[in-house]
Amino acid sequence: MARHAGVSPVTVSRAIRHPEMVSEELRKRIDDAVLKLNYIPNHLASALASTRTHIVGVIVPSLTNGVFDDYLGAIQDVLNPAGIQVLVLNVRYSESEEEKAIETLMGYHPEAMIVAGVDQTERSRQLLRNSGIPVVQTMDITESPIDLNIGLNHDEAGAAAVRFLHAQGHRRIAHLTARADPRARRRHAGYQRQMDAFGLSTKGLVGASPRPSDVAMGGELFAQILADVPEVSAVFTCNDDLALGTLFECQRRGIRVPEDVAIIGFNDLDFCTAAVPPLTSVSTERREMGTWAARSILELIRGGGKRPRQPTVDVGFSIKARGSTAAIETRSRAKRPRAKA
Amino acid sequence: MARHAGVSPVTVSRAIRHPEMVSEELRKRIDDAVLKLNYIPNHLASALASTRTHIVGVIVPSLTNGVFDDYLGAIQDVLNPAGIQVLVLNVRYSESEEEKAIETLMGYHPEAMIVAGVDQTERSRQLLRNSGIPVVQTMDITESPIDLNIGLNHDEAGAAAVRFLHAQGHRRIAHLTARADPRARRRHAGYQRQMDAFGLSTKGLVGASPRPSDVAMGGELFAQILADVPEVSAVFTCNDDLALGTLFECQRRGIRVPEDVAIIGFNDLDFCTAAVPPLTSVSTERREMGTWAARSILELIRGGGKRPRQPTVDVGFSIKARGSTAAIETRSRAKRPRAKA
DNA sequence: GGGACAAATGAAAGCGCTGTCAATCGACAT
DNA sequence: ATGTCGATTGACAGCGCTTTCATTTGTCCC
Repeated sequence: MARHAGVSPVTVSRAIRHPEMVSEELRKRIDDAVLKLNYIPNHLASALASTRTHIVGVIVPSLTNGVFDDYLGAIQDVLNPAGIQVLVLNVRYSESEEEKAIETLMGYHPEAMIVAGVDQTERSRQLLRNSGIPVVQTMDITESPIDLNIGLNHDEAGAAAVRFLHAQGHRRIAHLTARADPRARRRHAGYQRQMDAFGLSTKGLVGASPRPSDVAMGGELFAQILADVPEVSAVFTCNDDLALGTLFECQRRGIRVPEDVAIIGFNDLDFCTAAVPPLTSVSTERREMGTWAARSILELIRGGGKRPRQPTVDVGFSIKARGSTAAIETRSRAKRPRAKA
Repeated sequence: MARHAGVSPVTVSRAIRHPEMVSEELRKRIDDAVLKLNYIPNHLASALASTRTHIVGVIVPSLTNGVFDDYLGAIQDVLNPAGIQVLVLNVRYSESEEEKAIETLMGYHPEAMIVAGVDQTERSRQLLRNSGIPVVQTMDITESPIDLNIGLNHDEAGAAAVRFLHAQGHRRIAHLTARADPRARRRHAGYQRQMDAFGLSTKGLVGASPRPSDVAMGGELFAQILADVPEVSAVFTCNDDLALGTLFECQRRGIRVPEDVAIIGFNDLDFCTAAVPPLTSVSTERREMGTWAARSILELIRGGGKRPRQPTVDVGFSIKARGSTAAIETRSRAKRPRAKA
């Protein structure tokens, strides 16, 4: 490449990385050669020599559900224009895969890491801390972040969902949960805590599955609840897929939503507004978390080490009340039509 | 690291890459030091020196929809155990982003590339070809693959959906399509071709939007069709999200599915079986395409260059007939109940 | 016992690039 | 004319690892 343009390798490097340092004539000659030869600098060599990899590692627990889509998009939208490449590894909700992924990523010497959740294994935390690079934990909040932390209180969100339903008059409130990742477990704990605080029993009202959640599972879990506690009047699901499945199960059985059973999901994915009735859901600030994480990293990388004033941010959540929940009408409760199954 | 274990750097390298070449004693000492120091080899240096990066680049047009999930999962399941790291770049259905992504990935010197679709720009194709590494194009099929190709005929799939509905007695068959990526366009073309072949007009029966599809859009597009052609009796959508949105729109208006309107989606995502009624959909072999692509690459990398006998594979598709479609009953057609909107 | 050989380790070189510093050149001021 | 300065360019070294080849040591055999 350098030979083809009749200049030294250093000049090629400069023409590409710092064009203003090279005379117009040479820059032109080099640009031509680049195009002609389809030259693409070897990122490995460049990173090795400069000790700047322009890589940020991101670990997500899943790609299946729409949740991590906005989040990843937001991260890319901030980092890519800054010339930073995002390496995404999907660890499928597995702690051991996460450890491996962190090790792998560290081998690429990223300039920062963004991980989902705050429940890394001890070894994972150690690797992250030892790396000396900025680490952002997202999606959840903790008292003892590795470094930076933005998220929301899932326990509180679970409790809030229960309070929301309780305020509408519901007492038999079920909870459906699948593949209990730590955040879903916290939402479950919040549900349980609030039910306890209200003096309400949850016996037979919790449906859980170890399998990854999907829409069909929502129906299955709700069917189990119905078998145990036919009087169930509201369902809080740990995500929107299960909520949709529950809605379908109700349709299948001729159970009216929200008159007979109220449904509230979690995440507020796009299909919530489109459903019939539209699904009430606990909405989370996924884009904001991604954006904040990426921006903080950019500041740290550029600013050279001064931490933002606030290492932990609670973005909160909000309940989007829609047609799948409504204040209970006591009279209509008795004569609920129950289809055969 | 080498110093800490009291050996030379070469020996450390060997203890990690080719443990059998190092005596048990030294191996032990090095392993200890690795653990103690949390040593992780610098992948950049390793790749640069060995000219083996153990990277395979994968380009996907989207992560939003569930489609690329199984596909990516399948690729990882084959490649990761073989010690190969998969770098995934999401190009959001943009040709220019795809070009950039290919350039970026080439800078990492992957040992192979897997790209979705067969419609790369000329520059993209050139980059891929010049790279000299195996390239697999997936999801679609072409007469002139860059290298290897596995996919299905989308034009044929679109036509098959129309034939399926036609055989059930439908004549006014609508098509909904969003963000027309090349494959969706081919499905649309197949729809049009088959409608023409049947001598059926598609006037007012095609709903298209340039925005990325989501469930809500399915409802909106279908509403437009209804306004134009109230007699529409069946809808073929370019993906399952739009199908679900159409189903919801029908529910909202009191239109019975499949009695008044039949719906057939595309991809056969998991929620199709859970919906009420379950959605008929054209099912595609996403896992198989990923697996085949990954396996072929593994053979080429290991086997050292001999191409598999068959460079192009058509995995076909199949129509999963479910409750959202049914043979038309002519008598019920007339008195369809039409809600206000 | 000496030579042939295998096993284990290290020394040297280099992967393709970039940071640093030195060299060159013309412009400009004195 | 001489020295000074800024703008360009190149030489050199080295990033952390691996490949290749040489060296050392121990083993075996006639």
